[in-house]
Amino acid sequence: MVDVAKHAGVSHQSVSRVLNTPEAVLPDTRERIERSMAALGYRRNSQARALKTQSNGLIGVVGQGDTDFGPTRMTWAIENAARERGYATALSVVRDPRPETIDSTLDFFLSHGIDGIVVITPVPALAEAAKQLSAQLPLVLVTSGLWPADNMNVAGIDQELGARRATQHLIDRGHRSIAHIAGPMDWFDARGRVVGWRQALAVADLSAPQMIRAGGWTAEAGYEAAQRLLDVDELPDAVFAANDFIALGLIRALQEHGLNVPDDISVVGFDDVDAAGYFSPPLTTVRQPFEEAGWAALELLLDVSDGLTHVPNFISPELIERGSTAFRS
Amino acid sequence: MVDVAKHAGVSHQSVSRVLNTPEAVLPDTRERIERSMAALGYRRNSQARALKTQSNGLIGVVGQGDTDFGPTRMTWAIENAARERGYATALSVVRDPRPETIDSTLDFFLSHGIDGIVVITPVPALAEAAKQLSAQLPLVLVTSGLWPADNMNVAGIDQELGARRATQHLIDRGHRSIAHIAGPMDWFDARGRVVGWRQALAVADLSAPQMIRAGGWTAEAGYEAAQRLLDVDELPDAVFAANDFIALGLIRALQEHGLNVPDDISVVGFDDVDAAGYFSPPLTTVRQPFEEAGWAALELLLDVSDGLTHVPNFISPELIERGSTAFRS
DNA sequence: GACTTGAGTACGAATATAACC
DNA sequence: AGGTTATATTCGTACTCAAGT
Repeated sequence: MVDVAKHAGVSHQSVSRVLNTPEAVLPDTRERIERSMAALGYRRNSQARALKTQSNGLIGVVGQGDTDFGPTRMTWAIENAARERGYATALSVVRDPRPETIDSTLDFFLSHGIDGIVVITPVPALAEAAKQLSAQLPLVLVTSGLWPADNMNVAGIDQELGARRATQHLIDRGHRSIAHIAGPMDWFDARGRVVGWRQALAVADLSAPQMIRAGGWTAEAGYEAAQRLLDVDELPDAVFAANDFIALGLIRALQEHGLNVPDDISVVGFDDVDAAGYFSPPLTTVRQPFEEAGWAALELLLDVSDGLTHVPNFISPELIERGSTAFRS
Repeated sequence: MVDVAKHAGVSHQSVSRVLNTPEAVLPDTRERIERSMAALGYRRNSQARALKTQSNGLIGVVGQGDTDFGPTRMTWAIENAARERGYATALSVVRDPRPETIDSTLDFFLSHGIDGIVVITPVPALAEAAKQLSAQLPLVLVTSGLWPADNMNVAGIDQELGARRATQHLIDRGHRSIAHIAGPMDWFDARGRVVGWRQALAVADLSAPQMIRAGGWTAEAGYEAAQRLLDVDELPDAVFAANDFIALGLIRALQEHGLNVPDDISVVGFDDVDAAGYFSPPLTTVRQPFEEAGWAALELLLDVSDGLTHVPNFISPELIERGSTAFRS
C-alpha cells in the first residue's frame, strides 16, 4: 500500500480511502491511484486487514460424520451462499461426537479467527456444544424444527412437513396400515420424520402400527430393520422409510421375501438421492431443498452478526412421486 | 498478550517466548506466565499472528461440481488430514468450469491468505488454471495418473490400476467380450479407467469390443448409455461401468431387456458407494482409498511448502467382489 | 561466556486528527 | 468553512538486538 502511494505520489491514507470510501476521493486522484494499483499488481493483505477490522471474511461450517447425504449437500449449499456474499468457508468435520472432540473442533475454529459459525447439527451432542459457543460469536444452527430453539438461531428444512407429505401421499393412495422405519433416533432429522409420520396418521384417524428403528442411514441398516418388520404376523400396506438408502435395503428385503413393490407393499423414501430414480422400482421420495436452506442459514448468520434477531426459518421439502408407491387394490 | 505480561509482571516478549520457544524461558517464570494466561483466559490472536508470520494455518481445497462421490470423499479426507496437522480447511467449490469462474475462485482464495491449495481437479480446465497459480503459492493437484505432471505436484488414486483390476476380475471369470461404459471423457478419472480397461484387455490378448460414453456419472446417464449398448447385434459377456451409479442404470436397463445379472451378463462398477452392496444384485466394484489419498495430498502439500519436491504418489484401489459378477457358463 | 529477560520495532491496513487549499 | 489530503497511531504478535545476571 505504501508502494502504491509512492508510485501514485500520494499518501497511503489516500490509497486506503480509494479502497474503503472511494467517494471521498477526487475522481482524478482516485483514477491515478487505481492505475498505480493495477500497475503494481497490488492486492490488499487480508491478514493485516483482519487484524485491524476484527473480521477476516471467514465463515466456519461445522459438520458431522462422513458422507451422509444431507449434511454434505447442506455444506455445499452454505459454501455457495457464503461465496456469493464474499465470505470464504472453513470446513470442520466432527468425526465422533464425544464432548472433548467437539470442543476441540469448535475451539480450533475459534482460534482461527472465524467471523461466524454455521453448525450443521444432526445430533444433540453437537447442538449442546454449539449452544455454549453461541455466547462467544455469531452462530447459527442448522437442524430440524424439533430442536428447542431457546435463544438459538436456527434454520433448516422442515422434516416434519416432509414426513407428513410422504405419509399423506400413502394415505391418499388408500393405504391404511403405514409402518415407518426410523433412522438413528439420536438424529433430529430422524425424530422429526417420526413426528411428521405420526401427525399425518393422527389427522387421518389412523393408528401408527409399527415403528422399526434402523441402526444407521445405510441400505444395510434398512435391510436389517426390514427383517424385524417382516418378523411380525401382519404386514403393513406401506412403509415410509426415513431415507432413500434405508428404503433401498427395505425393498431388497421385501423382494427376497417374494413381495412386490409397489403391488404388495408401497415404499416411500426421503432425500431424493441421485440414484433414487433408478432403484427397482424407482423410488417415490421427498426432496429436500438444500440450496434454499443453505441460503437461509447464511442470511440468518449475517443477520445475527449484525445484531438482528430472527425467527427460525424452515424450508419446505417436496414429494417426488415415482414407481414405488401404488394405489391399494 | 500485554495484559498477560502485566499480570505476570514480565515483558510481553517473555509471554511470546513461552508460546513459541518455551525451552528458552526459566521454568518458574514460564509457570507464572502460564498461570496468568489461564487466569485471564488468554488466547492468541490468529490475525495478528498471521500478519507477522505470513501464514495463517489455512489450507484451501478447491473442488468441483456438486455432490459427485469421489471429489466429496476426497475433500473430507483432506480436511481430516489437515486438521490432524493443525491446519484449518477452507473450501471452495467451482460450479461451472469456465475460465473466469475458476480464476475468480482461485483469486478469492488467494486474497483470503491461504498457505497452500489442494486442487481436486477432475477436468483439464481446473488443472490448467491451477498450473498458473502454482507459481504463486504451494499447490498440489489431486487427480488421476493421466495428468502430464510437468512441474506439477500431483497425488491421487491410481485409476488405471483400479480399472485393470476390475477388468482382470472379469477376465479371470472367463469373460472374453468385455465392454466399457465410460464416464464423461473430460474427466481424468474417466480417461484413466478407459486406459486401464484397454491395458488389461491387451495383456490378455483380447480386443476391446465397445466403449459407450455416458453423459454423466449418474444412474440416468448409465441407463441411457445402456440403451446404446443394447442397440447393437452382439451383446458383450460383461460390462465394466465407470462408476457405481452408471452400473446401477445399466443393470436396470439390462433387466428391463430380460437379461439377468450376473447369469447373462456380469457387471463391475467403480467407487463402492454405500448402497452398492444393496443393489440388485449387490455390485462388484472397486473401492477407492480416499482417506489414504487425502493424507498423501496433504503431506505432499506440506513438503512443497517446505520447498521439497516429491514424486507423484498414487494410491492403489481395491476390488470388492459381490454378486454382480459370475463365471461365464 | 552461556543464559535469561526486556526494550523496541516491523508486519500492512484502517482511522482519528491535523493540515492544506 | 468545506472538501481533500497527509501525519501519526493503532491492532497483537514475532523477532532482532541489547542489557542484565
